[in-house]
Amino acid sequence: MPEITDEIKVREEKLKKLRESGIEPYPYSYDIKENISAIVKKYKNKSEEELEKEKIEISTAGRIIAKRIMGGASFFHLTNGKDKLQLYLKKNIVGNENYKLFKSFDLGDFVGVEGKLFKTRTGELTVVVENFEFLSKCLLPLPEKWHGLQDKELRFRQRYLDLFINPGSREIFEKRFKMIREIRRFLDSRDYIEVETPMMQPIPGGAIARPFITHHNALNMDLYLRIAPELYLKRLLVGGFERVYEINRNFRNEGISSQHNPEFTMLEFYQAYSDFEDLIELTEELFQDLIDKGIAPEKIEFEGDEIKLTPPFKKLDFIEAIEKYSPLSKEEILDKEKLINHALKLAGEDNLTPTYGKALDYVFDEYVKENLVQPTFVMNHPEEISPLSKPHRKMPGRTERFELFMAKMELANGFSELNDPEIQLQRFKEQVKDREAGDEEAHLIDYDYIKALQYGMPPAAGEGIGIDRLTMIITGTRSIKEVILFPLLKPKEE
RNA sequence: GGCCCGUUAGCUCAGCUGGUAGAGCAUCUGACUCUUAAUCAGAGGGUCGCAGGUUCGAUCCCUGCACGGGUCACCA
Repeated sequence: MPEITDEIKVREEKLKKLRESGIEPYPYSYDIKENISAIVKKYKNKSEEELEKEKIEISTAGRIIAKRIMGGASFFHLTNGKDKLQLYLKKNIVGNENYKLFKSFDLGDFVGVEGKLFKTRTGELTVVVENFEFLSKCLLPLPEKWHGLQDKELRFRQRYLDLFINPGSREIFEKRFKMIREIRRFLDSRDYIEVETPMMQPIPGGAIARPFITHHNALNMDLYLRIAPELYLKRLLVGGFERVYEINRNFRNEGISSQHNPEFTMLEFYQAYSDFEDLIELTEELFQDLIDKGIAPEKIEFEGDEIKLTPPFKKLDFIEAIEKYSPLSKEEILDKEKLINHALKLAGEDNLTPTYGKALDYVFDEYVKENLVQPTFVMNHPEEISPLSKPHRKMPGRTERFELFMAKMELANGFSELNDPEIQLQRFKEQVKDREAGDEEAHLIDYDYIKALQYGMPPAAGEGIGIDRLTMIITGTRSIKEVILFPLLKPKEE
């Protein structure tokens, strides 16, 4: 509970007075004919004369966000969270008592109003209020109107305030959810169907990450919140779904940063009879589509650079990328022992599990990632870091895999799916060795998944796209907390 | 987890070498019938994040803690 300040006392007192004068401060409904955005959109370009002639009666509702009180007539602004509409209240129209009553309403209160539209001297669309009804009380004082709510901590903890006080914040989320809607439409139009797979899994698979553990009481068993839906979506390929996708949360029990939230939203999709090249093409089509639909811009600013989001994107071989941006030669990268030693020296002995996979990851992140500003597909990853990808048809030891990077972030990861159960089992076993070598994040063997593959999975390609990061890209935002409505924060003791 | 920075009125922020705090908005009272960051006159509002320490005296210096931000590490 907030500390009771004088202002809160005043507001509570006003609430009491409303009740005493027979006004229900929390009524059930109000008949709005149009919301504020609709009214503004429809009538803001009408001239003073047109409005005068047409005598447009409106009925709408919203939250009071500004008061300019004068002797016998006052102005208010009403907002629906997105747009605002000015109200003009005149003593000799609503009557003395009502005028006094309306003046006593606080910033943040909800009211419903009826009246005619007109334009003020300065040309602002305004309602002359004829009737009004109190709709809900705001008991706590609002942030300042001019600077809005600046404190990031308060913005995230009390996102509802951020959303209706700071227009930029609302715009980010509108964009996010429009983007998701368009992605669904894009995939639906390509004969995909959207599915749901378990969030609670007995064996967490499909990615390399530490899981959250939970417990089912009735079955007395531990379960893991999923780190990825991958292995379940591929079971659906076995089951005869040829094109499936899921947009949902993944959970990873790892650090929080400007690019990581413990729960984050992932799009994963799988397409039978296709390979990784097909999905690279599809990914580029998706970006083009988002640009065509006005959801993504053609370019964004990033640390003084300009990132072009229009495909085609650059392509870079994984090993050649390391060779290009690190002091290492190709031979040194491919020599497992040399690379592990190099990575260990770079990271410090205690900070890295000494496996080839970890060393590759480390070296890539260390040397390459920071150079990937423009959209770039990194391709043909080594088998050691791609346990679920199909071996490359032309490059031994490599897989048919790609990752899309931009703005120094990984945005997407896709590959031709490994559907040979024997090789898959072999890869899982190698992961177990990594786990024994100290890599806590290596995959566990999912025998049930192997069994599914033994029934036969069609050739297929699959991809995951980080929705939060994609939102960051299209809105030019640098922190993942800005694109997640309620990012995880530690509770604050009151 | 390491390092750096922040935490002062409801909100946005000042606060000098250490002498127990200010502004704007918001709130309250009064004036004002086209204002729009309305204006004008007045008023109230603070455990200076929390706990210790140094000092005659701490918002200020020191230590610890909490929360947040940045960065590095972990991590796709």
